[in-house]
Amino acid sequence: MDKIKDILVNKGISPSYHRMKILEYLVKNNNHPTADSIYRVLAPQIPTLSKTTIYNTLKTFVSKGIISSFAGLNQELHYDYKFEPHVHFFCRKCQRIFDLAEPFDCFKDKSIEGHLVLSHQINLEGICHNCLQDEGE
Amino acid sequence: MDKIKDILVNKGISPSYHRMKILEYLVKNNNHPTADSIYRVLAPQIPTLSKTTIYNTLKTFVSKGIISSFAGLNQELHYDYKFEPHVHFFCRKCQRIFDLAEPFDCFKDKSIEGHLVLSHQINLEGICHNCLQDEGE
DNA sequence: TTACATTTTTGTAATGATTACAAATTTATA
DNA sequence: TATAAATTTGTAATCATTACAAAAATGTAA
Ligand SMILES: [Mn+2]
Ligand SMILES: [Mn+2]
Ligand SMILES: [Zn+2]
Ligand SMILES: [Zn+2]
Repeated sequence: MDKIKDILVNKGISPSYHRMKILEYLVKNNNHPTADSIYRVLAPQIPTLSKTTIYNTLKTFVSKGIISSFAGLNQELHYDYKFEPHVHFFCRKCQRIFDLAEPFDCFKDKSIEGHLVLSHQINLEGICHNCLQDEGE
Repeated sequence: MDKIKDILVNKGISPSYHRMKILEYLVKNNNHPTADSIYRVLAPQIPTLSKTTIYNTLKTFVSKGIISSFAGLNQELHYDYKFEPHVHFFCRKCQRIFDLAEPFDCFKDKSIEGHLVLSHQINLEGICHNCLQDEGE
């Protein structure tokens, strides 16, 4: 994908093969992966891939503002290519993380009680609709 | 403090000395401590105190609903005695965590897009008012 | 009080995610 | 090609947290 390469070049990151594959995974799969879950998917395809490369690459992407990261229920870092601020829902049963389309502008104003707000994160926790159905049976 | 003891007894936790001291610290200091920061304060006063006891105790308190916990910027768990849902502000400079009095009822409704919402967490990130002043000099 | 069971606490070792670091490999450049 | 720079790898270290078994404290019955 040339779109992937462009994203990297535009941010001043040279588009190595590994970096492109990792970013491609993030762009195509909106599943809030961890470093380890990316590794489990990509390692079979790229036999020489090292987990350190994944950590390094993700850190670079975050610092350049290509992706964002957040702590999951288990203190493991999850990564997200989607950049519009959006709400995350954590399911306590299946541990999956859902994006909510919920429109959200409570913090449009960027200064609250004297603090300068640069970013925000809204996390909901509960039982997802799939797990609710399973319970019903 | 007898108030501390009552909190424990009401939740079915026997009020041992260590548990009371740890809960007292949480109730009196609204500073979102970590297990380690509690240890650094209490260990000098209670020479035999073990860090494992702190971890065990905090875990018990969370599971019994006496305190809540959340991941900080550095993936370390912070603990909070305050129970009304409230907004947290993380300062990127001084790493401190502030409670915001911001009234907040966007998620009063407990079912969103089919998911059952049991709890929520709003985290803001930026530069706190103290650090903003320091920058101004 | 003593003897025994239960609870609490301790200390050390294990775990698991992440990072540091130096060597090896690849890529770019002259 | 030769050399320098960038990238990747593999291993070891770090750090928060947990597991676990022994030690200490507490409760209870005789
Ligand atoms: Mn998302
Ligand atoms: Mn708080
Ligand atoms: Zn679920
Ligand atoms: Zn600050």
